[in-house]
Amino acid sequence: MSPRRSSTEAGQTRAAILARGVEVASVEGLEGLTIGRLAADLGLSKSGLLGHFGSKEALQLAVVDAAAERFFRETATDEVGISPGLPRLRAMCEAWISHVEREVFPGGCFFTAAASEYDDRNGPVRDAVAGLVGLWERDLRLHVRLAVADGDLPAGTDPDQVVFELVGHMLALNHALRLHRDPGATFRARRAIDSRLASPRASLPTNRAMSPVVTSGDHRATSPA
Amino acid sequence: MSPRRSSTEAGQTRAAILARGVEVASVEGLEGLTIGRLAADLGLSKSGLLGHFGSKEALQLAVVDAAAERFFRETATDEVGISPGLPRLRAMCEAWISHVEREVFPGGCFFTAAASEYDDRNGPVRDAVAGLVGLWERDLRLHVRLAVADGDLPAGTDPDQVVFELVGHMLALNHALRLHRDPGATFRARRAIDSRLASPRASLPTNRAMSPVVTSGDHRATSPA
DNA sequence: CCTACCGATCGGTAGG
DNA sequence: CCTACCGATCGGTAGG
Repeated sequence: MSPRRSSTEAGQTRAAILARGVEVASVEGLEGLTIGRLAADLGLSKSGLLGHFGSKEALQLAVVDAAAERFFRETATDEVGISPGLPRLRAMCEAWISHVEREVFPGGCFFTAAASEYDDRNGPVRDAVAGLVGLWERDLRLHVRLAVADGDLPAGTDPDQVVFELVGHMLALNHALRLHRDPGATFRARRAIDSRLASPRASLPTNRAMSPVVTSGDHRATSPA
Repeated sequence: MSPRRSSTEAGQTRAAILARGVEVASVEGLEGLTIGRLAADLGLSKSGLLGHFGSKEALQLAVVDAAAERFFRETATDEVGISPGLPRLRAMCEAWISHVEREVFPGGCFFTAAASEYDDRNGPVRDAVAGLVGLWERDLRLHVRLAVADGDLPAGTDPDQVVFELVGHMLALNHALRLHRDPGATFRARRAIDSRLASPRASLPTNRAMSPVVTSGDHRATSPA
């Protein structure tokens, strides 16, 4: 009694499949996301669901993309007037913490779970996950560089080192929250990130008073290390 | 032509199953470890393999225990004359780095993968994984406390905070190594750990000269915060 | 979007 | 430790 829907209805169905798929995959993994289970959750037949994607792998890729869209929307910090460089870096970290704290994905960070599940495999799903995680880390690195150029992080700071450590604090938070169910870890993550990003001028008030306040978007490095 | 082996032969078979099971699970996950595949790898029948454990869950628990035995053997630092406190803490971190660098488990850190796979589930496998990870972190925390008591870390240091950050650096290393296949991360992990554990007296040589060298096992905290 | 089906594989059992 | 089997579920297809 429900065959051949219109294309707008089909689009809604597809969106519903992806929304549910992201939820299920964040908890059970992208491999644990089975077509039959997902179809049953949504009151569809398996072939009805599969018709939207063609194969399980295509479904997984669509779910990864939908999760990325959600993640970047929830952690967006570029539309709220936050200056590039250290302020944006702090805001990105805080947005990440917030998104696991609010359980935007019911299983914690979607990409932490997907990365761990696929990091030892090959193929399009692994590539998609690695690429999207790389985008996030590249953005962090950009703002570390700007922070150094602004003098908000010490000259000579290695951006890759800072990103490595910030990502570590995020992974540690997801780990403590999900495995140990320890909400106190949220405080520790914020503290770790704050101390890693502590401004060198915070303890040098004379220098701080002389440094220009950054409000514009002009961020050409004047003296990179 | 190979029924009813002796009990020593059965023990060897069981050990071979577990050794292979740990390898497979570290790459494919504990759920991806299927009885049929494992039996085929070892030239056994499914029921022959299952006879050693009784159920898949029992097999998974035995594999987790075997992985723990392996992990704690590979990261053991208590038999080589390394003093408790900061030296042991450093040695534990270095042993952890080394075990992922050497690929003791073909998929990187077994417990990082297992934790991520099971952290949103309930049941004995999750409990076993969480308990074993907790043991490792508890041991780290013990030596952080001793390091503080020895004056090798600043008085007032929060042990949970230090363990959180050290675990983060380990997770970040596993992440970079497995997902991004970036061997340079090993250097960054060592650097991050070194700077987190930098002795406060290293930059205060006058104090350092006055502090006793720790070689004994007597580690009662004299002035905890 | 459905029903009806496919071969393959899953965990597990019976019986020896 | 084996063969022989079980029902359930997997991803996927045919045909409408």
